[in-house]
Amino acid sequence: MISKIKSIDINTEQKILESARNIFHKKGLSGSRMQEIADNAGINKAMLHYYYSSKDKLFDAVFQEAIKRIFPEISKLLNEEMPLFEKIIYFSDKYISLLQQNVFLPSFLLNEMNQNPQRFKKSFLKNKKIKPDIFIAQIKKGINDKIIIPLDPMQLFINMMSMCIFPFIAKNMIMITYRFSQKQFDQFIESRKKEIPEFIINSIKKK
Amino acid sequence: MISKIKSIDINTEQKILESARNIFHKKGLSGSRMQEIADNAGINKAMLHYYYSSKDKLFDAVFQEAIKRIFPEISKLLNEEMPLFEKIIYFSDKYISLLQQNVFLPSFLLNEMNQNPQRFKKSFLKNKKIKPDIFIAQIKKGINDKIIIPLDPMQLFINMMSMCIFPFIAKNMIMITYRFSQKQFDQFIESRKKEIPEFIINSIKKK
DNA sequence: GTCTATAACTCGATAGAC
DNA sequence: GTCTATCGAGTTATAGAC
Repeated sequence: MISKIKSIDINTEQKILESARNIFHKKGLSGSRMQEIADNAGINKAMLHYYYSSKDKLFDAVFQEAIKRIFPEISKLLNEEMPLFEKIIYFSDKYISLLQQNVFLPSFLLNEMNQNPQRFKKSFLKNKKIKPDIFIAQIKKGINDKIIIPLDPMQLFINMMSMCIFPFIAKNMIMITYRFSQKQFDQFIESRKKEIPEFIINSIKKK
Repeated sequence: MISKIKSIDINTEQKILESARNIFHKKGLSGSRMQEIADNAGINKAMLHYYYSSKDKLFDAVFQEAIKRIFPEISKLLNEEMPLFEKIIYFSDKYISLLQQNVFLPSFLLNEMNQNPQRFKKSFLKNKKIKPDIFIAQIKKGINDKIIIPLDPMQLFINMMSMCIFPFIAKNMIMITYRFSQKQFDQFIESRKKEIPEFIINSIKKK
């Protein structure tokens, strides 16, 4: 029997996914409309159901893709082979750059994780998402070698993550409170690439 | 003409607001249903429209109340009369305690501010919501008096806010990633009341 | 003030032609 | 694969009795 390759139009599927990404990232699952996703993709609403049988399936594709876009990158950055201080500088710079290219991702992911923890839990159990083990071990070694002061490695890790991510989640509050233009906000984020590691190293470095 | 006092049942209105608060804080505007709010309040759906003409009006009441619950408190804490280091310790403790009593508030407020900046902007223009001026001035004085190292006061302020708020927004991610029970998570939050100010003061204190 | 019933509308999903 | 047309469930909002 000669196998017949199913010729699904890759462009249409890509267009749908890109459109769904745009809408879902901004408005979340419950705030998004299939009609809007279809319009935005330049296709018909029925087509969405042809490629992804339901709204939830389409959302799941976007959600999983978002997880894959962020978590492996965090692991990669944390497991890079370099000295502790250098890594803190490197991580802040690279991680903020990643978020600059995906400004809606933090609130999208964190929000949907809170709405439906199961969705994240499911994919988390399959492959451990964040592996900060090497980074944590590196901090412990720093303490033992008396390069940095004694502290809880997890607290340090959460502090670093907090300072990198928070401004993206609080974007509108910051912009309104400080009367920032978009350009000023961008500069503010940009400057944090250096401010955050400085702030951290000042705190933990043994003198 | 004898004035007739309108006897609106204060209990019903309070019950509605409390129920709406519970649902809206957890699920947001688009994720919440008037039916669920009515059920949760133990009343009829039509009653919601009797007290608050529309879903959006009801949401607005909850949103404005949330703003009033958080922002004046932040201002109050920041404007307390005390030395800089003491204030950083005091703020972290009191602000985290406030969030512990309103665990859904951070994601609720930040998320809805991103969904509809106008709603926040409107109420912000009426009365300036956060007044970190005194705190900022205090930081500048600390730099001049060479008590702390030179730094951008706003960056410091955002760092402090980030570290206090972020764990509440990322609650489920943290719990799943670290396999925390509810109790372990609560202890983690509790310990940050001391960890955060220590971390900050270590960083900025001049030696 | 409170309720039941229902109108009016939105939205996800499907049937069926091409 | 793509479209139009439409169904049917779910949701906000209202009319009207008590």
